[in-house]
Amino acid sequence: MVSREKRVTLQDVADDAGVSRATASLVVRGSKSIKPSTHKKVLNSMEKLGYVYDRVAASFRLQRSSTIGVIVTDIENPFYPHILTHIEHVLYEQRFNVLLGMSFESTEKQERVLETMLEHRVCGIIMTPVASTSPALFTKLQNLNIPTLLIGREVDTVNTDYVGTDYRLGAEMAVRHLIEQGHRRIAYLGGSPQGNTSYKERFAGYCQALQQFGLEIDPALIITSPINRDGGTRAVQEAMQLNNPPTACFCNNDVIALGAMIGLQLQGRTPGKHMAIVGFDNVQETETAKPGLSSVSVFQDKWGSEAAKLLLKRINGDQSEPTRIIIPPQLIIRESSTSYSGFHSSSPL
Amino acid sequence: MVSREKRVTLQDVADDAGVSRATASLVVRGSKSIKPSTHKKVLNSMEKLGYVYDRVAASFRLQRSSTIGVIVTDIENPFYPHILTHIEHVLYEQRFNVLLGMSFESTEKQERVLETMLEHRVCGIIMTPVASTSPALFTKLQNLNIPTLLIGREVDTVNTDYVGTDYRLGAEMAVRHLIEQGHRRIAYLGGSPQGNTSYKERFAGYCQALQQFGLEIDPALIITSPINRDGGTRAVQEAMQLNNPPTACFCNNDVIALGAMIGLQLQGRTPGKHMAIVGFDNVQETETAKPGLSSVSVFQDKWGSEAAKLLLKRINGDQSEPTRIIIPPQLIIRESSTSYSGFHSSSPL
DNA sequence: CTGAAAGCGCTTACAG
DNA sequence: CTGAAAGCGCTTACAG
Repeated sequence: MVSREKRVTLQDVADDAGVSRATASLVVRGSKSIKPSTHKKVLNSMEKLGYVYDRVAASFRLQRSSTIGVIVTDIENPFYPHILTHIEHVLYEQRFNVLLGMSFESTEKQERVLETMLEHRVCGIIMTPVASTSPALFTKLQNLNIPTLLIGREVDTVNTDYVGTDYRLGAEMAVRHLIEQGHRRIAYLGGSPQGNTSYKERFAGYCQALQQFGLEIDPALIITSPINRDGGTRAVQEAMQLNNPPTACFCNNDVIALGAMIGLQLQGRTPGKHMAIVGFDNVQETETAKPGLSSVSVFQDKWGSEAAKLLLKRINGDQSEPTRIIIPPQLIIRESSTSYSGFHSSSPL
Repeated sequence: MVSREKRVTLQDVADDAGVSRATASLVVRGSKSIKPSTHKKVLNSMEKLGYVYDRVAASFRLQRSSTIGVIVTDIENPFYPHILTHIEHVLYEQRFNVLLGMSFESTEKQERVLETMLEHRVCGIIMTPVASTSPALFTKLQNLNIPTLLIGREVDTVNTDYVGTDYRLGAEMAVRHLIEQGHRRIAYLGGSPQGNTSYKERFAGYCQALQQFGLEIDPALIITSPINRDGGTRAVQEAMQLNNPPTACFCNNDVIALGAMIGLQLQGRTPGKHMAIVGFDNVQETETAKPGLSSVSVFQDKWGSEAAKLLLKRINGDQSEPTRIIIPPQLIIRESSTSYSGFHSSSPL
């Protein structure tokens, strides 16, 4: 029924323009060693025949595609779309395309997604590795000579390009802020330590701040969870059921914090007032949240553009030592951490 | 410096296993017309040599890739990540990959992104067309025989598969709700009517609700803007500067509504209390917003999975008439539309 | 069940 | 500045 017309090839264009295929190829890719009159002739034929460049054939010939694989753990965490936008802005200029992968924090899924990307001959990869990612994955990438850049999380013993922030400092600032607000029992909500450097660094910052003020680290206050809203909701509920519950929560990131706010409300508590909260990432939603969510800004927009720029350098042959780009964090204070008034008369303040 | 090893090919695997390339190819793709012992031999060799299937070569040979192009207007609108997750869940099973494009509401960018996708020989496209998308784009896709599915917005005169909601009904429910709350001056904030069917349908619903209650449609209350937070912020500020400002806003979508909340706060107004607000899409953020944002749920998760399933059917040769999948909307009432108390003494209620 | 051969549409040295 | 030729790694009829 449908007319499945044969695709117009460079040969067709060359024939129509009365030149060789090689010449047509040069015109397509904008070589300037072509006579202007020939150039114009070819362009006309392309237009006339409706030629569409066959990037698959070109990739095949060149043994590398013009795609970059980007693997995120959870695109519904607003942290990532923001990064993606900025990655895209940079790649778009160089006519690279994004092959999008989602790992959903599963090592198994991550491996399969990565494998598919290799099959597609992506010429570079930007990824946030899931917790407990095997270093072996990266030897494979190295053997295949595919530049890889990690974003936001590193993998122990793997030495690649990396863009992130000083998580330890960010967490320390956040927790110190809570201590200065009078809090003594401060929980660490969400995430889990297994093989996730960004968790470990944040946790170190959390401990450091407590220790600076001579506060003890209570293991009961370290509550792990999946890194999504639900995880935050359940983590805060768990925290409230403790015999000696915290008065403040430092959350692994904003998604956890926003989930925790919901959890508090479900228990009839008012976030901020009955429980101080600080998040991490400073996603846009912090501003419209109820109450405004204090958070640690990590400037993800810069992560995206820096990551893309660095990866492009690698793709273009830069073989220098792996680079670590660390964007300094900044604490943004909003109502969620400054409006505490305790619950009932049990306020420890 | 770096050892750029030659990639292992199917020929290498075949040689190692002592079979022909054709046989190896059949094994790779899981044909069951191969003797189990041969199958195992080939698998062993693949493993041993570290073979990576060359999808580019295969795509080239087959004259179609295993990628699907997904073009969104703005991935930072949380509406889209949610859809993407569900598209991915379906495609992942069939080993299709997502080539991600972003149009940022620019026809020019959309055209270039689309062109690149054709160059990549995507075997299908799911997209939200930007406003004023030229129907000509789709004749090209049709000629190249690439199944295309529109999501959330249609293009006049273009007859393709479509997944969306009943925008008119959703808007009508939302505006009627505002009227029932006592509002008489209700603005329509954000978006713009040019060539955007989802806007037009929502606007029709808005008008319909007003007319049902015998209320006049005041052009001054129709305030257009770019579809992002900033747009919402500016739109609501514009609304408040009117001689006879609205007491309620129906917003084109949640991103506009959330931006409007910020705009109100910047002017010292409390969203909900000084201005009733209803959004559209019911993104997760509506729940943690201050106040909770009333919105029209459109069940985007279903959009994603339905879209992907339908597209896959087309890719597999289904030539039946274009399908329109319309998921009924549902009004979700929260505090932002039920806590109005007017501003100063000028309350018209 | 397996092998030999053709060919997908490009790009790139290499001649001229 | 342009042309003729080789070849990238697969898959698919076609033989056997």
